[in-house]
Amino acid sequence: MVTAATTRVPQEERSRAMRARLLEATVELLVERGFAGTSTTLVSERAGVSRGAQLHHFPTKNDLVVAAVEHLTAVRGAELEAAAAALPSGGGTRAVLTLLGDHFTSPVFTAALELWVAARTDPALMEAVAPLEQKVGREVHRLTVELLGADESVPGVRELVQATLDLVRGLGLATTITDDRRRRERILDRWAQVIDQALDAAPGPTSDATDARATRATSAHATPATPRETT
Amino acid sequence: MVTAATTRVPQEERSRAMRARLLEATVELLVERGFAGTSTTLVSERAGVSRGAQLHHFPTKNDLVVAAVEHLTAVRGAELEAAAAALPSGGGTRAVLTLLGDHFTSPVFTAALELWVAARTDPALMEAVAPLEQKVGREVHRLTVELLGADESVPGVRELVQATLDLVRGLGLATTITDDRRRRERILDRWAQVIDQALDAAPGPTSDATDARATRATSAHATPATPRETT
DNA sequence: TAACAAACAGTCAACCCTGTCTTTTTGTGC
DNA sequence: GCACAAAAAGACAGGGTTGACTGTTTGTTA
Repeated sequence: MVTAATTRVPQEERSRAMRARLLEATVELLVERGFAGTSTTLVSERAGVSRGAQLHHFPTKNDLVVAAVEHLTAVRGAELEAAAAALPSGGGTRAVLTLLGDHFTSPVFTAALELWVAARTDPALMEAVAPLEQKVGREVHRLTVELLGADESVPGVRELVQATLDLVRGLGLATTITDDRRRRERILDRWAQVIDQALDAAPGPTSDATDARATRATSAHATPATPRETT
Repeated sequence: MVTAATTRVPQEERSRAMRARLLEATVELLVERGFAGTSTTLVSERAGVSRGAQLHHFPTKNDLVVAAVEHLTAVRGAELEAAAAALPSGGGTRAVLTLLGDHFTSPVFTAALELWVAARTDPALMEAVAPLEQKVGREVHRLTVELLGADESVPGVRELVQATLDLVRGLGLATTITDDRRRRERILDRWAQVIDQALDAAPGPTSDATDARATRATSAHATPATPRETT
């Protein structure tokens, strides 16, 4: 309407740094102070951005938070991909669980948790959170299946993967209250046993797993049988 | 100090109803509006109590919330006990998981979730939440072991029970975002299989389970083998 | 260099929330 | 019936948050 086809992107490029700083500060404050404690005033102070500039980029708090949700989604995806890439090839089931456990106890998870809980009673926020969370959920699921070399065509395997993800979600939630790392490790040790046992119990044809990092057979063998003292 | 040994409990008995109304209103608002949305003003309005009366009983918001935490802990315990008592004797593993699943998706869980997340960044609140949450956690654990008829002296059994509780915690958290009951049911179906298989795999002497509602043997047999279409 | 628009800066008013204070009512003991 | 204390009621001030508003700088285009 008002802006003709004149200047569009040149200097706006520079201001992206400011937006990024604001979003980073928002996520940091979500972790440190929680959603309720993340006031726009604090965000602008933390980011070193004037209040006016902040309101120029994000006119309302909801705009800021929604952008932070998108930012956080991207960060979570990137961190997961990076962690997966750094996984020792065929590291076995336990290594995958460690990866998941680490992610679901990391600061980004904590920030996401704050957003989930806040979104529950904030329709505008929920509108932004729900679809992105589903997207991340699908990504994590896909990644887990791939890393485990699981065959979802086998009945029950899909549910087992879902259960694994819900388990680490629960562990992540528990960690925000009392951070008991040893407890987590023992549980994941045990769970790795269960998964290996269950996945190998009814194995479908694993030969057509094209790009799977590790097939069932190799990962099962590669698992060092350490968990004896788990009691 | 000030109050001599004159009148103590007589009329204070009457005011307990008011305290109860305030705590009930607090829990309701935690579910409906979240922790941040639970202002003391709203609580007094919801409870039909004047602001002055409220501040007479709970001088500060923290006092009110801490009392609500204790109230909620009692309610959770009572609900769990009631549900356990209503369980058909020897209902099997799946029935126990249903019980847990229902509890961890109930309003009391939602209210507790709000308190957990708020307590993470609120030391005063954490001081009240942490010990009570541990208490409830131990109770739930004990109850689950008893209902499953599990023998924790067997290596790995304890971790499996803990994993079960963390799983339902994760399912409860997921439910607050998207309430997908069928997904939950399928996952719990599968989990019941896993538990039965794992618990029976290394069975210790189950004969000395004195008051266990159902021993391993019976519950394993009582499980109707329905889950075929779980994919 | 002049003009124009976007980016940036900072102040201000309206709002809500908490907790203190004073006043009124209710119940209990003498 | 009276005195006293607890309970209940409501007004009020202080602090903080949000978003609107006006002014200033910077960069791009003609």
